[in-house]
Amino acid sequence: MKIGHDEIYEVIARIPSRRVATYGQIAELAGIPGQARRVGYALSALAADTSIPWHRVINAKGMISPRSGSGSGKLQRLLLQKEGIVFDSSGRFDLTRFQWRTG
DNA sequence: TGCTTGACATAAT
DNA sequence: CATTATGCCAAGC
Repeated sequence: MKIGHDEIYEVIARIPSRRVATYGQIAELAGIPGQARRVGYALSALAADTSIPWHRVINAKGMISPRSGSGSGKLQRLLLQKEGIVFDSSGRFDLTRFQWRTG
């Protein structure tokens, strides 16, 4: 079974509301542990009108990924706040409270 | 079909 | 905390 973008989208689509997941976590759930780069690259290929909750995907530091440009980062933060995620003064939030737990 | 590119993670410096 | 180096591999050209 080869993993491509589609499998990554499937996993991200399963992220419950008011929860977030790291790239590494998604990669693991998608069957490609350690390949966090695949996740990020898959998201980069997403369209602006996609149905994938890409805003629930963050890096291992519990922060919004510093993608190219800065306007999109603001959007992601707004979308997360609308779901109940509360950001720290450092632009982070408690992964222990908001990270998606599959257990 | 061979090379370059990446919304990352981890460790070392 | 910022920078550098390495792992890993599909997508795009």
